[in-house]
Amino acid sequence: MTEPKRKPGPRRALTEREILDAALALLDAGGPEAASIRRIAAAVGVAPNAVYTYFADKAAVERALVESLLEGCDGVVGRDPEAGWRAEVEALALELRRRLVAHPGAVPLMLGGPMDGPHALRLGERLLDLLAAGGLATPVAARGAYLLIVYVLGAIALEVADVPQAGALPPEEERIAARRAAFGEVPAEAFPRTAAATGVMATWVGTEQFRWGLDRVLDGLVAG
Amino acid sequence: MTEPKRKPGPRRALTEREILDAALALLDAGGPEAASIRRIAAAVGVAPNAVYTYFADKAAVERALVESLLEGCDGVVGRDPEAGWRAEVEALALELRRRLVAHPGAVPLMLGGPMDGPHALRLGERLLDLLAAGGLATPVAARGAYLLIVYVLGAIALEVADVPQAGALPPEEERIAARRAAFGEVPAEAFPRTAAATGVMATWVGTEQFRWGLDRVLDGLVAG
DNA sequence: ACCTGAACACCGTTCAAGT
DNA sequence: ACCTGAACACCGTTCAAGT
Repeated sequence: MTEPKRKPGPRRALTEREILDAALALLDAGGPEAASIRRIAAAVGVAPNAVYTYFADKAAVERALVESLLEGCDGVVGRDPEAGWRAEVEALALELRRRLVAHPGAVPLMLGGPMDGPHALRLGERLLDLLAAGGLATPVAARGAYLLIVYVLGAIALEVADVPQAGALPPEEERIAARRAAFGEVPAEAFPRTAAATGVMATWVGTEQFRWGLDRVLDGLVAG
Repeated sequence: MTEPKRKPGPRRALTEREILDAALALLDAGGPEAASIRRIAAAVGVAPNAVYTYFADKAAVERALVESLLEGCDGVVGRDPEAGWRAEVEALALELRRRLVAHPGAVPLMLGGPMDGPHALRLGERLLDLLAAGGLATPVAARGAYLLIVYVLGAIALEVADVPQAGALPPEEERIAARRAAFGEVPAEAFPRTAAATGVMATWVGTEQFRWGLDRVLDGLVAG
């Protein structure tokens, strides 16, 4: 948890970073089941059990991986001094989405446990800063921040769950084509509204879709 | 997919239902890793590979399990003829939450793949009915339904991810106690707003929390 | 048609041993 | 202190064989 200091010993063949990079590469290439301890170890050139010198167990590797994806997200806040709090919240959400859709295999890991690491806390603190700057009182800001996190992570989870592929998200053209195909497969007699809705959704993908929902949530937050 | 008919043969030792019930019981008792094909088979008293007579692979078992949890959710719609569309949407969302928090282990399965089964479609169709009754035009209703699903599943996913336990969700008292403990662990110097927000959230759990967020989303939907 | 035993190619994790 | 080989108790899935 709290030992960033170097440890003595004969020699460290690896660093935590190398292990996490290998895990992420395997995750991107082959999905969650490809990121096994044994394959990570093989990728960095050690025996499987050598990984346990660096991490207590597989869950610790996954937590560290999630944390490393969160690191520096808040760098997008405060770039434009003209930007209002709402634009800043959107920038933060879009940055998080950008990072996670780049590594779809990591999304289930993020949803799999509590987000209580230092980088997650830092991200939450920035979000609360922005809501406070927007004039929201502490209780509303607290609930609002949670609501925004629910939206952002839920939207990303559904977005990556919708694409069958294991690796990286395909380009938007391909995803639109896939939705058109899904549109054709909805039985319109039994589910007329669903068929119509699928048609509407067919050309509405990715960032645009994400931003629309985020705007509705922010509308509800300032209205409530 | 579409073969509800009986199949001939010497004798069926099991039904799909028995397998799904066993899988759900194992999921509830011991979390996702307890619901292995081998343990499911042992629970229903057959050899591991006998399961493959009923389902193509483990993913098919999981899809069927998710579908079975969705079945009949829409029974809560139309009970109260006085209820407005918004109350009906809330009833539907609360029913889905009730079912999923009763089986936390199934939540990652629901987020793990596209929700395109017949019961999922039926649920989506009911939601679209309600939004149409609320006066939303088809394009807004389509996007709004998706937004609501994002919120509901995201909120449930975060709710079950926050409790470390494998089995059923503990009672609210226990969860409040856990949040108070989490409040004490946030370093207030480095993360003052997070510490304050954690204090706010400490007594605000479960249905009440879920409903507040849902109301904000609905506010944003009718405002936008 | 359905079930079984046996096997294959994997897992995460532990332990004793080497340096 | 760190790494290795070997082992343990598991996985999902396949295949040939039985009825």
